[in-house]
Amino acid sequence: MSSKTVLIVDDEPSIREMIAVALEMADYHVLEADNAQSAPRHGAGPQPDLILLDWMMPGTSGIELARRLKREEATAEMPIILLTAKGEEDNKVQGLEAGADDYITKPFSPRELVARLKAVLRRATPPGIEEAVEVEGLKLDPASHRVTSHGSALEIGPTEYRLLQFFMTHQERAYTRSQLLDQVWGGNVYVEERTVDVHIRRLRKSLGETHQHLIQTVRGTGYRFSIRE
Amino acid sequence: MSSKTVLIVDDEPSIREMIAVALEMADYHVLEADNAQSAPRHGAGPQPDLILLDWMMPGTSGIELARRLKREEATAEMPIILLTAKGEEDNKVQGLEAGADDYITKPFSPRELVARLKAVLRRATPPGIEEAVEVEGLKLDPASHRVTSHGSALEIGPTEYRLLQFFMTHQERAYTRSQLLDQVWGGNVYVEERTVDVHIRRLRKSLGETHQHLIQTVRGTGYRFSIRE
DNA sequence: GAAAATATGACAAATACATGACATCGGTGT
DNA sequence: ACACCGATGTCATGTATTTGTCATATTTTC
Repeated sequence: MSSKTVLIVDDEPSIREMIAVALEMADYHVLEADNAQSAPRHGAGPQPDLILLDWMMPGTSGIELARRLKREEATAEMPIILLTAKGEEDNKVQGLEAGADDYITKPFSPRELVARLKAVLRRATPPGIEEAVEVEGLKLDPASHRVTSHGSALEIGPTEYRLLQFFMTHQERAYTRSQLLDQVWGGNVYVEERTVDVHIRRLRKSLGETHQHLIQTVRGTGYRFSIRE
Repeated sequence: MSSKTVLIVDDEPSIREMIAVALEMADYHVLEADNAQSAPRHGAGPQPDLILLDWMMPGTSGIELARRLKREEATAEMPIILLTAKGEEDNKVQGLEAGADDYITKPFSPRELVARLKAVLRRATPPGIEEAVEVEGLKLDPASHRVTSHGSALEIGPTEYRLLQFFMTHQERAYTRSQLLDQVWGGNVYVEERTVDVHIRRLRKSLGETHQHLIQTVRGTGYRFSIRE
């Protein structure tokens, strides 16, 4: 699961810190800004996937910043959650009109924060609809998350599934173990290259005699998925 | 999923606009009317599947319109959600008596609106459009709101019913816990993902040995309803 | 045949899921 | 107002699967 980046904009360092801790525990990457001025200055750095904005801040208020962000092309699509103190609830409509995607009233529990954040992100990132791939009666269907051989289901583990999916969408091409680790496991995990061999073996076993030949060893290099030879 | 049409009746253009945007993002088709007079004028155009009605409007008030709609044959079956300002909560009973199906207090989040709208549509979709689904002797009939196994009724809770209904109308497809929460619980509730596991278990228990196998675990992903394997 | 590379079987630790128990909440009847 | 009830969400614990690594076999290359 790729961890998302959240930008917190709040003038109170203690609040920021509290939120940051909660989010980091939930495995989010956190950026902080203490006011509206410094907030949008992220041309170079990593772009956040979501912005947590305090309503009440000196200088440009949260709601103004929200409007500004929604107007700008680059940030218009970025989900915004507004934080407001209790009793300011009437601002809710105003805030949502300004383009905020959700609205949390202080005080809130870290749990609630994380839950709503997750929900907003979920909506903002619609899962891509992927097509099924089929080769010589071997079919991998992302929708049902299933692999079938001429209609009958195959027993296959999660990692082997991802491996096969990668291969079927990148046929006729040799990949080194290192490349496979990057593509299938994800770039920032450390595992032995030999581990790839083991999963290749498990994948071949799952595919059975019928389809084994599709997973080919490229000696001295790595592996390849190919219908030829 | 066929997109539904929602008619918004409110005298405030800004409110209408806000709601319209929220609904369109949620993939609904939107019609607008600014008062009770123009509202019923839909003899020709597309019929809405649901009406969002502001309580307070000049001229004919929302509640009066609601009553009128409920009296008329053509619109009697149409679900109505009333929008009311905060503090008018006492009107709730009155509103529901007038035939409204739900009741939302301003201010509300788009998420909340969409969720309740979805809930109302789910529950109030005119009988006849929702067909019973049957799979291997397991039958779910929305009309009678009943689940039967080869004719004999099964004991099943509300949440499990909705879960099963979703699954039976979306077979052969893997869903993450997150997606199930969105689809079955509604986007505006914040519950633990693990909670899905518990309801899956309850559903399986209700289904009994005979049909348990239909609810399949997809390791590392979520769950799936499938007649195969 | 020796060296290098890959295949394979076995394991222990890490993960993910299943299950039972429990607290809470809204609704009902007393 | 009160106790009761079913429905729900959460947690702690039990169980099963998955995963990365090794040690050891087997194959390929020269």
